[in-house]
Amino acid sequence: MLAATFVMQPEVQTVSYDTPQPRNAAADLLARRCGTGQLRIFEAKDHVFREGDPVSNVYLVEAGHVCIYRTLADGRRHVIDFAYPGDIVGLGAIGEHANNAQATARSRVRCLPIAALQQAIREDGRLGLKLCEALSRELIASRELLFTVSQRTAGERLASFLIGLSRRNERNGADRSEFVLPMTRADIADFLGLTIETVSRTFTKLRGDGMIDLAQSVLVTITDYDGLSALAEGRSK
Amino acid sequence: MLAATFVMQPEVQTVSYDTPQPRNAAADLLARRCGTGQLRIFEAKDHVFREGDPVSNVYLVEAGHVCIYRTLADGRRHVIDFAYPGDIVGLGAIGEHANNAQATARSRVRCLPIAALQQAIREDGRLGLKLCEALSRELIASRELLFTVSQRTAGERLASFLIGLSRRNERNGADRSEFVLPMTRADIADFLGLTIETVSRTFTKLRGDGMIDLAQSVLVTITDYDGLSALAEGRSK
DNA sequence: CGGCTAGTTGACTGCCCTCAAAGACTGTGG
DNA sequence: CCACAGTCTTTGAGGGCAGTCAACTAGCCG
Repeated sequence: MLAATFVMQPEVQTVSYDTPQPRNAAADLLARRCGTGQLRIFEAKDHVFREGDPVSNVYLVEAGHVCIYRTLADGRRHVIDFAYPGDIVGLGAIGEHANNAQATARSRVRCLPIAALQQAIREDGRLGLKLCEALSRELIASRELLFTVSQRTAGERLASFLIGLSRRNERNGADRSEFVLPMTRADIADFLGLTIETVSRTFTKLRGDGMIDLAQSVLVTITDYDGLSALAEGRSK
Repeated sequence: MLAATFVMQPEVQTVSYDTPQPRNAAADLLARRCGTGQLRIFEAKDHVFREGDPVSNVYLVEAGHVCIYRTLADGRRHVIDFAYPGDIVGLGAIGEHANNAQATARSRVRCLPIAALQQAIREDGRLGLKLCEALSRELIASRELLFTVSQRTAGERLASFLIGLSRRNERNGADRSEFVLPMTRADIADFLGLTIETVSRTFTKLRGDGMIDLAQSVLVTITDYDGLSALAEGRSK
């Protein structure tokens, strides 16, 4: 029995060494094979699903943002991933969910029945292959983050995170140098393996170094893309 | 195009919250579908494959130990995983390998042609599903390690690592409290996101605390399993 | 014996965590 | 409109864990 709950993304999300990827063929194929599915709206802080919930659907994020996390025995929280429009959430979980999926903002989500998905995989080997590929990308992203978190400083981690968001925006045709953070400092901290205070201090430091500007705490303007990029990839210092 | 090189394991390897899993159904199925394959022997430090090598085979480790790692622009090394007998290495890579696979000791490896694997997946959706499940477990392990590395102290990380090895041994019918480390301190350090010195110091500290004994640097005897286990799972202190 | 590699130990530094308090923003009720 | 509470964020002071640099030990093989 599987217990993973992961996000299948159009592209590798976690920065640094990612290369442009084609749009999510697996997601497209999935949507076609499984029908259109039911649309649901989640308000900020609503949970799409929780740990222990039986797996009934796979969720395609159409608008908004979803934070995938799990909580530990001691109450600590580990943010596994953020899902953006176009991402699929909850795939890979058979039986019950091991993670929580919580909207960080008002989100529109399409629900695809899991039974239909499984049947489709059994019937069409190509779909299975596509899902394997999507999973592989997810695994690469996870290992990329693993390296980032285990080897890099707070500044490099945050730079890496911001450059990742920037690239995602750019691929979606939005501004690469100005965007709104769809998550809190706590979310970022739990994602990057830092504390809220360190995240905040590091934002301040990046601003002081002229890398970014912060008109509001959630509005990031990258003022030195090359510098930030170099920091993210460990090319600076 | 995929670039992942991952290890498909019989069970979740990375400690702490893993539960016993059945033997690797995917690996069995794979071996049956793809024929027996060619046997090769790798001496210690030999590479099974390197970054950039074209993907021609998937490798089933029959004896010995293989270290999966990648090197970074600045020369640093990131150990992604260790493969043990029964594990499959190199699956998920289509095109060329993104990682290196190096035998840490004399190893016997069975080579399964990748073309046969892909064909088998296309023909048999169940195999694709099995591989998805294996990938999901791999992803869970990766995220488990991510949490361990991002949130835990050196002592907890090493305890977690040792308990993982211990459980693996136990599942294979070997002694759970005494085993030989098949990798160097450097390998462990690059896996856990620590330095060689810290790994060494932490071994010394665990010995001082009566958790383990080290007759030789590679021979670990767990003298306080419950204590070490508690440390690994963050239940101590 | 000398050279090489792997591992251990020590001294020191520094990054990030912890604890604490104050500021910024939002929504609610008077 | 303001007061207030609650949440999120920022900033400060201090301490601890792990990294860095360096020296030494232990095997192993020529």
